[in-house]
Amino acid sequence: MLTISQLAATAGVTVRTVRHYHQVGLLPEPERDASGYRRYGAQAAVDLIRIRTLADAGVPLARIDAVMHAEPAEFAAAMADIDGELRRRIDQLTEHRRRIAALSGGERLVLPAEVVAVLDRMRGLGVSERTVRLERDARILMQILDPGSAPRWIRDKNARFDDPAKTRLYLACDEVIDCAPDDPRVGRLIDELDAWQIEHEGDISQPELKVLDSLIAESSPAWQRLIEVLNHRAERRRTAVSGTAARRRVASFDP
Amino acid sequence: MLTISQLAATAGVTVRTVRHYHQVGLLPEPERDASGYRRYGAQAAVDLIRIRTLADAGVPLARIDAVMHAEPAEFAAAMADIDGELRRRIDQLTEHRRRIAALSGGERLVLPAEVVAVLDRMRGLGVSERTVRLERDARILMQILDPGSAPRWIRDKNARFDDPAKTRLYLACDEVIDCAPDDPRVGRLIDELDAWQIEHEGDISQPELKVLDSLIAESSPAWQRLIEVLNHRAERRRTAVSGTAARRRVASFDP
DNA sequence: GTTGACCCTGACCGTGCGTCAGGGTTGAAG
DNA sequence: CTTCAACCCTGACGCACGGTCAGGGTCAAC
Repeated sequence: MLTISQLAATAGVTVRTVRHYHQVGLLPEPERDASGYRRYGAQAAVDLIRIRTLADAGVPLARIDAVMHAEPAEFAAAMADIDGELRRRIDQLTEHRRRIAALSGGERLVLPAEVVAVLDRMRGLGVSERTVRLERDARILMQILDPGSAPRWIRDKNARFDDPAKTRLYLACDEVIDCAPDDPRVGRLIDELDAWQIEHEGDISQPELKVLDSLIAESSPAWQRLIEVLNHRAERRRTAVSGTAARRRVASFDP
Repeated sequence: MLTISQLAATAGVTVRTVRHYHQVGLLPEPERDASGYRRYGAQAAVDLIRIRTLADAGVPLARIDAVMHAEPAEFAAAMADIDGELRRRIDQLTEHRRRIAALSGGERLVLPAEVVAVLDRMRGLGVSERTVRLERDARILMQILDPGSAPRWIRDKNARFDDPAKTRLYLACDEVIDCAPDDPRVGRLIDELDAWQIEHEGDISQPELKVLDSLIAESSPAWQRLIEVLNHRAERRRTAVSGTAARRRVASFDP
């Protein structure tokens, strides 16, 4: 007769594993001796080895019992099924590896290389890291909300930074990021931007902008005021012309 | 502001997943509104998307926080590490598939094809399925206890079944498997076997036989008696000659 | 008698959520 | 004003396969 540790050693598993198989009913509980110890016969060793043979091949414990007592035909079917599952799992892990490999650099984490290049250009122009991060996060969001928007964004950004006047405005915005909303510099900047916006009315006004406005507002109270005032003025200009159809931007993303 | 289901939809995950990330501290808990609902800003959406990007690439949740805030150098190291883990896992599953493929037929489950061939020969000779199973289980055990023993077993078995007299004895043993131990047929068989054994004294007597004896005894009381009596007689013959050195077989495997 | 090696049961841990239970909130429709 | 669907909340169990205590008996040898 074998003790549990002898049995376990015979099959090359741990004592815990044997007890686990008892618990899930895979291996029947043997007789106990006078002191309550489990005592195993040779048949138990055979059973355990057969169980391990299947388990080592990746058969889930829950299916081992059925598989062991199956007729050859269903046995083969079960094996094919399990093999299919293993293959799917491998494919999935392979896909994971592919993605891991693609995630080499930092911002490359989520964004295509061309977008990262623009962000780096901004850094080179002296834009604060904080604002660069904000632009990055905005891109991350837009990639989800409107995956086709990247090329246009890249074009627009590059065009802006090719133009010294616009670049100056952008950097000015960057500088007031930490100002209080009522700082006079913010007021002056609003006027400048408003003048610029009048020239470019209608360029961009998709509903997704709501989320971006929100993102910007979250990161700087000064910018929040800036956006609010600009939207308000723009709306007044629009209602003065069309009457309706323009309530959206302002009511947009408020709590 | 976004509700939890809107946030989840934005990132393409379930509500449960978002709450799980809160629970494990991967995503900070947002503010609550008057009725206790979570309210998310756009930054949360960005964070969640970044988390999912890593999770979808197979980065364990427990490591995502560290990976996201790592410097490029450690980031690369972590990724390499994770990739190695994925590769190991894939190798393991591939090994599982290999074994699954090897487990085509029933008894092939554990035994080499040559052994299965002998078992099939026994079936062809009219040996009961029960005895064939017993032989199979004995082989399974021996494969663990003495992996090199298969060729000899195959040779011995085939030699036995090539000899009609020995085959007859074997089949006779098979027939009494379900007899009571005191059945007269068992007694007669014992005499026959004893006579045969005298001719072949010393052929086999390794210690591993203990386990096999035990396996046999477990499966049939008649065989148990058969083995006991034969061992007893053999021992008497041996002590009559050598005096000591033979207590082993009998005391062997009793509880 | 004491020491070290075994044995017992019971229970928690980790992975990444799915799912159920039991109960509040909201917003639109009747 | 009620009702109904569709949300929201917390808390807890489940899964696969054991690892790893905790707390306490037993056996064999010295």
